[in-house]
Amino acid sequence: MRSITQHLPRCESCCIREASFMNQLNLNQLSKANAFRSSQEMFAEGEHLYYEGDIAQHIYSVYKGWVILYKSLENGNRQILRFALPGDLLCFKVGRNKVLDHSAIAVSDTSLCTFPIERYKKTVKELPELAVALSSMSSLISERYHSMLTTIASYPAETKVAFLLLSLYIRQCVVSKSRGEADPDCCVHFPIKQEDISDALGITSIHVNRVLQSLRKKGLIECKNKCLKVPDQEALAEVAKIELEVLEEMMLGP
Amino acid sequence: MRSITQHLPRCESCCIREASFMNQLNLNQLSKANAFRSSQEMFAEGEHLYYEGDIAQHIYSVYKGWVILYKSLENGNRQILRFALPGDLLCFKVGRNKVLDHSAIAVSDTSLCTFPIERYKKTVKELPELAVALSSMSSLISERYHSMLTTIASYPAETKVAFLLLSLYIRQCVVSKSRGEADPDCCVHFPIKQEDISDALGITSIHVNRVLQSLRKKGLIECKNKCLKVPDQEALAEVAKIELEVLEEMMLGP
DNA sequence: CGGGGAGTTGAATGCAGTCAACAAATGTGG
DNA sequence: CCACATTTGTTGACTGCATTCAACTCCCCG
Repeated sequence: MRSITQHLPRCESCCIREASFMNQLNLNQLSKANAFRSSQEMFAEGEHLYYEGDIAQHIYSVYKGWVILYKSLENGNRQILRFALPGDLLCFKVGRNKVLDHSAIAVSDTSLCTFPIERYKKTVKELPELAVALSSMSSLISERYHSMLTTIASYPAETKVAFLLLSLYIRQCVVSKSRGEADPDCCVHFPIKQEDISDALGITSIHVNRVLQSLRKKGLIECKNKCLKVPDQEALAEVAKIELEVLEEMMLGP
Repeated sequence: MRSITQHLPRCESCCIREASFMNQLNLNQLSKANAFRSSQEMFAEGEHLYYEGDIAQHIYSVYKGWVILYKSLENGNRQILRFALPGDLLCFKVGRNKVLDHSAIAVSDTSLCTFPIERYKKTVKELPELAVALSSMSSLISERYHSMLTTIASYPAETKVAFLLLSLYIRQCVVSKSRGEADPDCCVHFPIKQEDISDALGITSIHVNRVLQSLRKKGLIECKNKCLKVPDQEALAEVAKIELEVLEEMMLGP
């Protein structure tokens, strides 16, 4: 992990701010919000951000890269709780008990903005909009848990895979677009393995493989070397058992 | 629904405050917090608190009764997202988009304390501890989602049922105790049906039935007329694939 | 006493898991 | 640049947990 504490880029000119918890703040509020941040941290692919049992000290906002949040199971497996993409909030745990219940690992090279938790109460007094902004992001993440829980509990494997792929695809499209990167209608960066999908959905990677092949044969997805293309989002949404508009609303940011 | 706006009981003397988001506030802060609340609302068994698609206007803190939060599925089924017991927080959705993604229904006769969302920002300025308190409760609820997601995605039906029953049992024990009700080592109030368990876990009620019988035969649970008894919590925790201490920490409150 | 909801039981079906072997892609050192 | 090792992805056969459907019982409540 490398860390920068000096000459941080200003939040006002952050290209993924729209997707982050800062998206509701105006310029005046953003300049106050800058003081809340303490550093930027860089993690290499495969490096851990923190481990289950650690004490939360910083709130993280993802600036670059994909992060996996997971819990370790007794049988050696892991359950992925969610994927954090640029704009996402991690480790927002204030209050009495700050022991983290999950680990976080960088799937691709990752940059994070860090905000010390101990500054939270003080900053909120001066900038109550920050409490609204962070709570708003928390609600969004809760709603994502709601739909993930629903999908995992109630639907067959094909629906689960379609839902996960489409969710991540939509979010990565937004990220690519706000970075001015390649045409999002084309392939987008998609750095996860079949095993990650299986760990997220609670099905075996062998079964994920079969489902992916089936989705490819139906022309619903195309994927190769860490890229994903969804030619017809409406069609995939149908398989995912969710209305595309609803999913977009939930994935676009707070 | 009946509503009271006058002569509300003070938060300072609330018997389930320890289990609620107010548990970190001192007496001075609590007197300020009183002004945040607007009313108490009563819902009869089977009555809806709100529906998917409604606009969130109040934050709710459960004072009495059990509430089910659920999403409706296209096939007419529902997915239960969580059970809200006394002390639990509902409908905490601030920020831009206030459209609710789920419905809530009272399982038993229910009383709620309501806090208008539009007062949130103002109250936080005067009482920054409130932002910490509500965020703390939100983190706790997120962690419950984490363990529920893990259980549902990764474990067989027996583990799922054991986990749900034990979680709710532990929470209801705390509630009974703080109300000074009957010996919690004995049966506790447990107002849900087998179908509720099946809707929460994503398995059929027929299978829930078979699992419950198996758990009863093993002497791990006893249940009749809306009461549950767990003679050996450690034993049930083993089946639930979770350490009892961890589960207790998560269920006891923020 | 009768009706309806909740719970119980059995038999047949099917989706996803398991195990084992192999193929392809990726990375590493000589 | 090639040889090798390791990881990731693919395929097939068999097994098993959970679903489905149908019938039935129990119990509460009017």
